[in-house]
Amino acid sequence: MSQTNENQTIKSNDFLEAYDINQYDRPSIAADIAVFSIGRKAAEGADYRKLPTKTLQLLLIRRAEQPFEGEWALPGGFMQKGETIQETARRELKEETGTDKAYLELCSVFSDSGRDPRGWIISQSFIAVLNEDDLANGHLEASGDASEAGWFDITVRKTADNKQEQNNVVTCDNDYELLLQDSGASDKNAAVRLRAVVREHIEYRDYHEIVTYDIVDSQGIAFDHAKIITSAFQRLRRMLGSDIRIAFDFMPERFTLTDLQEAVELISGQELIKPNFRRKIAEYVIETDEVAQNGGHRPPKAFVRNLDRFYQ
Amino acid sequence: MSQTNENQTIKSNDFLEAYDINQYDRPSIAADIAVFSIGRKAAEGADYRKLPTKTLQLLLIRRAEQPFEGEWALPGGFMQKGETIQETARRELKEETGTDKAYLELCSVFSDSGRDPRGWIISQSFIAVLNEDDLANGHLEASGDASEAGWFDITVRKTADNKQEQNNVVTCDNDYELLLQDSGASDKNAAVRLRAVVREHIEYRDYHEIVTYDIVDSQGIAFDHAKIITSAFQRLRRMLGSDIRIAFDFMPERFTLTDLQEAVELISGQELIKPNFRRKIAEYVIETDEVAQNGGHRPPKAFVRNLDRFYQ
DNA sequence: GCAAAAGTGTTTGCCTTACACCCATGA
DNA sequence: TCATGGGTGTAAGGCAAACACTTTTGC
Repeated sequence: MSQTNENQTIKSNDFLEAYDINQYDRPSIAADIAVFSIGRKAAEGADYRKLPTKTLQLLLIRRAEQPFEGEWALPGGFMQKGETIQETARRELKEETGTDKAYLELCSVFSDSGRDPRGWIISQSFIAVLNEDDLANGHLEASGDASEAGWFDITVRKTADNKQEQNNVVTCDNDYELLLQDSGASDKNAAVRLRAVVREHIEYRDYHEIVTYDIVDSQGIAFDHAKIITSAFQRLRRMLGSDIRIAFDFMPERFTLTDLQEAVELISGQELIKPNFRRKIAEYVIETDEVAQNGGHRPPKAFVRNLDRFYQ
Repeated sequence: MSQTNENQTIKSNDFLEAYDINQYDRPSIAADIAVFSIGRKAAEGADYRKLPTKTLQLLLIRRAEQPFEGEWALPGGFMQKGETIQETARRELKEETGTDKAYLELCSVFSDSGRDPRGWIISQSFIAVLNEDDLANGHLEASGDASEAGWFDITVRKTADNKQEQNNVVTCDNDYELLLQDSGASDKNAAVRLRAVVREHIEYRDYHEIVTYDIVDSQGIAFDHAKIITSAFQRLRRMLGSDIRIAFDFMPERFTLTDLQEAVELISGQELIKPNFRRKIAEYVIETDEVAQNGGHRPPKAFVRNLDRFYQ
């Protein structure tokens, strides 16, 4: 486990002894949720004309207990008997964000032995998406074994790209740098800044593809969560590529087309041309009479979803 | 649990008493694998010119033990300590098909309480794809609690389609009929024929989508596997829609473009126009000099994968 | 007036679609 | 010869990319 901090492991030995869940050869199941949303930041220059800058945000919880005390982790918790894993995820999401109105979908499973020093614990990872209404109606709550909750600006960048062919076996190693920057910090310098490098290993052997992820480096992020976060982000990006409708989950009931476009741009990581974007999403939206007032420029119209077209 | 057979439950009471895994509030984890491949069937008329008809096949195992003794189930088994769930799936796949060279990917998770009468058992479902070479090198093996293994022709058809809107909540109920027909049976009338109806429930509430599956009817299919099979098939179809490369996992090292096209048609359920299909996949294949001899018509060229283009 | 953002129109070119046609083979 | 599948070309239409342009606002 490359992400295990040595000091941490020694410090928490007492704790671990009391935590032997391995005697019955059955794992505990946790749901860990990558909660995404979009945050607005007033620009520094504060030109009255300019719109706030936006960022893609991820919710993290500061751990109040061993192991990884003081480090940041995905919100989540253990599955209880009588509920489905989806219900676990929804319960934890509600506990930690105050809302049960988010988009929520299973993402992946992490079951490496040794991924959790407490014992045999399997993580079912989920992707959740909150919009502004969800955020406003709920409120962040640090409950259970968490001491603090906060939104972090998230960026994922491919830093290396290695492709090899040998005996008809193609191997690709892609490194992704994950950066998480405390979003609410008023003082830029004091802001918490987490960094990890996750390696995606693709092997194409006997004409079938096998993909695995490994943590190369992880700073201040608990467990193997750097891996979980990176794979969740990759998946969100891929989802957006094959179906633009996931972008609407970031939007409240009424939204402007510029907001929607910025959401797509933040997730996909590439700028779009406005008229083209508007033609693409035209079928999914209905114009309203309402206009927003947001600065020294022409006020944008508010749009709502065209529910008829969301399902064929 | 609509799919639980009453007689079964009563018959297996003794068995269940010895199987109380619930005393420690930790679930058992199983990997259940939907193994797909393509089968050839000599046409009945046996015109020397005609190519064999092909079908999409799913591997099922006849259960030798309670519960659901005699019914058909997905190949799979329990996760053991020290392995990842992916390793469990690969191990079970190898045990039951004789090959470890298949495409294998996590599909979903089924964790309804009551889904397994033996107790709290969570199923991680996988999709596997075998090609002809994989099939030829391995061989079906009924091991462990299975008495018999067999390929079933699979068809999934939408039989109902219900969309409602009320107070800004859109609800869609889609019924899918799952048909599984014994593929190896020489006598058409004696062939095992399994049928199930699975309802997909989509709810769009508070501007976020929630999808659930329920079994309406299930004949001869063990546990909630009708649900798992249907969702795996749907996912395979969706995967193909967003990335044609999954079709290549059904192909051996050398294949004809007609074989590839038929694979795509079988999964997607719609016919394609040959020249258009060939242009679409042109970048992924390399022509060889080799030609196949397969009947009273122009012999087709063999193609191999263009590994350079499989990864960008 | 001016800068910022809202919003629309047009051209270009590519990619998909549909169809038509020729080729090669074995009995 | 002929039915069957193998294989190619081409015209039409639609969609997406790129760009240019007008509109509306607050200070």
